[in-house]
Amino acid sequence: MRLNDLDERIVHALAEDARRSYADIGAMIGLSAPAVKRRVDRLRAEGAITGFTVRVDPAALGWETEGFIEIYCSRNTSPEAIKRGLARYPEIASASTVTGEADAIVQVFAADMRHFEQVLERIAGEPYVERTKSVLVLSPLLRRYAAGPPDGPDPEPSEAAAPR
Amino acid sequence: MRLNDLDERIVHALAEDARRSYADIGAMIGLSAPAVKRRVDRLRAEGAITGFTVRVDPAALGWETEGFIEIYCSRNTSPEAIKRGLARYPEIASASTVTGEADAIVQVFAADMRHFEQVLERIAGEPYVERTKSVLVLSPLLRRYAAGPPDGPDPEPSEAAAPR
DNA sequence: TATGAAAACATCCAACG
DNA sequence: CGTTGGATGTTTTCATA
Repeated sequence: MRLNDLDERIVHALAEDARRSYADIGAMIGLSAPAVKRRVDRLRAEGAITGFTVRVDPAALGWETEGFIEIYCSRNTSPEAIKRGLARYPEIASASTVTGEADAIVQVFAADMRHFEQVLERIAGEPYVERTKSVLVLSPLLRRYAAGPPDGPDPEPSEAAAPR
Repeated sequence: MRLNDLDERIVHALAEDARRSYADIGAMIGLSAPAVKRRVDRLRAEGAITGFTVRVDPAALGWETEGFIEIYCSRNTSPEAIKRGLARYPEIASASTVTGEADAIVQVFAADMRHFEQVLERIAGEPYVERTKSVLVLSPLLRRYAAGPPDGPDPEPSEAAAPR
């Protein structure tokens, strides 16, 4: 797979505003709308672009408390098992297995401290979780691209999803 | 500002695919297309939705190495100073000040380990940084919403931004 | 292999009920 | 909030380099 300069500029234009029309993007980079669409289609087929998503202000949606939870798992817990276990939490925005002492780092958005604590306790109670260590976000400094996913649409555990 | 169930479902539908048509979203939640658009417009005006962006596979774009860097700052370093200092790094995808021992957690995407090390060393060399602690991401498990930004358009990956 | 032009189709969106 | 219809965007087809 080869990404040339035009592809990069298309991705860049979409990163700024994913709902821009192909004609607009084409005008920005000197291509016609169909040409842009063909490249976007190719980028999606190749997996370079994995989707389009909305940028939300968690606080405006009532998710005012953000934190990171490090998870320490019992041995022989596969990444897939962790993923399946965590996918049920709508409060989890991202999760990754990592090097170092912890096995995974999970980013959580909760309505408030009480809600955050509930999520933390539920995660800590998962059978494969031995212990956790968490920090709260004081203030977000930078938020740029959305990375990933390989992530199926909508785990949707329902409930607990309507703060405020 | 009040978000009801319909608004949440709209945001959810857009989080899955921000280029879905208003008619499709309307069909999902039992509303007409114009009604959906009016709500999306209102959510944008209120700041709940801050934009639309593309989801990229960093590896496909040549950014194969991801990690988190905890930053321990010298005293009396303001969050604004940290933000200004970090904003110059195109490799930083997100950064937040946090509770606990570290002052900030920074998410970094680099082309490879060598590039990651360079970024780490440059950050560690910032005048306000006393020490750092970093972990590498082994595998991303979940990637959902894009949070934020308050972040001007175009961090401009510029140079250093074309691996492969 | 990649492009632009054009046509058919779908979506958007302001005005109205 | 739903419906309408003109404007706009999308996507396929086709011809060209």
